[in-house]
Amino acid sequence: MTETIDITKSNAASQFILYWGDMGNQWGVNRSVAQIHALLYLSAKPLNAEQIAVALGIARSNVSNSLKELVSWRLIRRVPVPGDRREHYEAEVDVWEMGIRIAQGRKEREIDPATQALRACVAQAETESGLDPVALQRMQDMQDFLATADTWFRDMLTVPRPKLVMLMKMGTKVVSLLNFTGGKKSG
Amino acid sequence: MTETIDITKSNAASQFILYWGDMGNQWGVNRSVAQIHALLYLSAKPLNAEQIAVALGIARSNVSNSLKELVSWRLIRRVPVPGDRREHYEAEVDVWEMGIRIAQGRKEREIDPATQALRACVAQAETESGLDPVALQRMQDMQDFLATADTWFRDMLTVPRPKLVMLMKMGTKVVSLLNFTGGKKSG
DNA sequence: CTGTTATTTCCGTTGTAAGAGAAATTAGAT
DNA sequence: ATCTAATTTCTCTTACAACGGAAATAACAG
Repeated sequence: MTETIDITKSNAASQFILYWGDMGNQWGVNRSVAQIHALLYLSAKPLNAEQIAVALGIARSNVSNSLKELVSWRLIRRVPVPGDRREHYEAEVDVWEMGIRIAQGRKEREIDPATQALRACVAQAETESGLDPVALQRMQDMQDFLATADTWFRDMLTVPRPKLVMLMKMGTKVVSLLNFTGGKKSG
Repeated sequence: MTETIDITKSNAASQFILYWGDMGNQWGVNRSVAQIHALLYLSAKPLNAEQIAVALGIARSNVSNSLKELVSWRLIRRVPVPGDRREHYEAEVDVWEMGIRIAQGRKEREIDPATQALRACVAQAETESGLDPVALQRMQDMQDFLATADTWFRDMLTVPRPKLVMLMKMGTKVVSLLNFTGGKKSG
């Protein structure tokens, strides 16, 4: 049996897992899910469900469900370990990739349904005579905004990671550069 | 008494409020808060707590607390109505401003505490000898990422709204332009 | 100062989601 | 094919957050 360093033995690591779990709570993902994610993120090698359950002291079934959710967010993936029948899991360790996947997951779960619902509302509103024109206008504004944000987000996903990183690190520089280039292109 | 058009009489409007409330649920804000926000967003004129309670059929105390939360998010504001003793509230109606405030609120509530907690963890981890170096590295990566994201976000907040809108509407164009301008930057 | 109305705080009830453990199902070995 | 081990599904309990209503406080008019 291979000797894995048990990271839950470390204070810092268990603190990290605790905090992460707590934070996950705020984020709408439940504690177990966030804790498992933290554990896998810190782990140097893939872990199986049993190991996770033991390490975190949570029920095996809970681990099963949580893993499924993490996979659906694409924050972890199954990896086959040769000579072992059990499923093993490892986390996405590239933090940028991770950030993007969380953003993507949240958008799919939170923004997209809203956009769709709103479309129906506006359609309905346009046929109605009784509705205050101000209200109609506001709904349309909202719809436009969501559409723009959606397009922007899709666009950003197509940008290769290194460029995205560069872009973010530039911060406001981007704006001033574009001012120059796009705005008053006086050589 | 001034005649307000009762928007809750409209199907589209009440649908909107319903959806919005439901969506708020997904977002971690409770239904009442989201519904009140939707109502105020559609309303052409400021409403007082009583009107809101009646329109949505929720308890007066609930309205009070929800309004407080919405104010803390800066999604609505108190407005004095001359000749009326009651507090009135109106929503921020600029969708971009609204989007920014929500993003800001979530960052403050979700990201910032995490960043802080993480700092403590890493500090602890660096003093520890027992910790797997891989784990330490991962914590540091995470910290770097959060720091970068934080700086980027602050930067974006300083950008004047119209420019921000322009920037988003450009989408990937930004990247290609910068490839040209920034990529070959010497010095 | 007192009565009245608006607002907030407190507390009890209810609804919803997390998590544990048992039971059932699936996959793999011999 | 049968036995064993891993995983998932199901159900029950528990914990927490939302909400309503009552009580308390604050703001204002006369």
